[in-house]
Amino acid sequence: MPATPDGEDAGEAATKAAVFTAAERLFALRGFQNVSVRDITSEAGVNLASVNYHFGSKDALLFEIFRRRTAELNRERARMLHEASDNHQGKPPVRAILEALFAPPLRWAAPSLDRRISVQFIIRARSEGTEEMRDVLVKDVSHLARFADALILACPDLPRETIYWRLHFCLGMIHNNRFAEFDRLHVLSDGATREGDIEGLLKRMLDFAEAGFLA
Amino acid sequence: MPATPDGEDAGEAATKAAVFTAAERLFALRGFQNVSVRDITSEAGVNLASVNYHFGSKDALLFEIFRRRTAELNRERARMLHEASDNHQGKPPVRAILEALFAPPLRWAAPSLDRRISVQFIIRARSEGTEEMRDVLVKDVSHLARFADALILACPDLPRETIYWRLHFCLGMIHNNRFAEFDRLHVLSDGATREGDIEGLLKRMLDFAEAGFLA
DNA sequence: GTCTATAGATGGATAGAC
DNA sequence: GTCTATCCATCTATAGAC
Repeated sequence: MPATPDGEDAGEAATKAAVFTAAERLFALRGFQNVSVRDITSEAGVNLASVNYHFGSKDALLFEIFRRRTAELNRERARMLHEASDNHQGKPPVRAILEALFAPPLRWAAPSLDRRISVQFIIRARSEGTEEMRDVLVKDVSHLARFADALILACPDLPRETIYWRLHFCLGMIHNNRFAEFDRLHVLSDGATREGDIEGLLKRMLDFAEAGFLA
Repeated sequence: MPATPDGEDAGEAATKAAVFTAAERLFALRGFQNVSVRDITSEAGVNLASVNYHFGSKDALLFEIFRRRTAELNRERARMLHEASDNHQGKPPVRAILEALFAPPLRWAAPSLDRRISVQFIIRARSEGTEEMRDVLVKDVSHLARFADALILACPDLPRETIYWRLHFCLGMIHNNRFAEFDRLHVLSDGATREGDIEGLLKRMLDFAEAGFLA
């Protein structure tokens, strides 16, 4: 097969990509421990040995998906935060900062996008991830630190401790956007809450969190 | 052995209780799928067959822990909501309603209490539970409905849909109080956030959520 | 009721043919 | 690189002795 610019031939790249996509999808829908290597290779239409050949192990595959998706998410958030900073002379207001935090995962979760699978995967990683993933989540907070710094600048009258706690509350709002929780809310509200209206939900979250931050 | 009032002898009750406690603890700390029946019986100091003899299966044991703890939590929340209702002529303000929702799981999470294990167990059940547990979580919302009704009464100017979404946001704040998330926040704030001050945290959560609700 | 031994099933990983 | 066959560890559940 012809070599691609990155040195892998197209066949290899296609197989690896198929495994990656199938694994992310199954992990996001069923949970990490409820998906076997056999499930993944079967869904991807490749042979059983592919996971170990291309990724080394099931856990390494999990970790690679985790690293790629969180990097993409953090990049988009950083981009929006930077843009907000540019638009407000380096001192964006609370709402603009929170929008940079909320919008990327929410917009990815739009019903028509494949990306919604990635969001569910990331949320699951927070509670079901391997030791290695949890280690990264707990210790690699440099990305969040930029948001905390921006919020401190935007709320000069609030103690730093308060800012951190409120940021924690905002993250909780995001992490609760799992399929099962939307379903529960749908039952509770007797259908009044429509998960599909992403921009409406973003506005609701921003209204709530902004008010909480300025309390 | 002498029979106890409930018809079980003391030895049986003690073994069953030891299994229950050990299982809850291990599940809460390591996650449901990362704990084997062998781990549980070993920790409890009983023989391997005890789980199946006393509970039927590993999943049934999980479910029994889940049912007992959620029932206790919901009972305490209902009690506080009822009390708030009595204190405000049947129409408690938002803050009192939210306190009935927040305080029970938070106070149980106090560092010195064994109950903090129960709270972590319940939070884990939301994302890692079995099909049966997820079914209960999604469909049995009668307890939450009472909170929604109280909030609707307390906020006559807000559309019902808005109330439900904001209740969803509040639940997200609670569910994010996992050990790993507290650790992450601790790293991010460089030690400024002290998880141990439960009453302080409760006040912070109420300040944030109340402001969000009245926005 | 308690315990040991084991059945029975499944999963991750790999050797070796092609 | 791909694939099949298989190894080996681990797990839940249970049979049967005491």
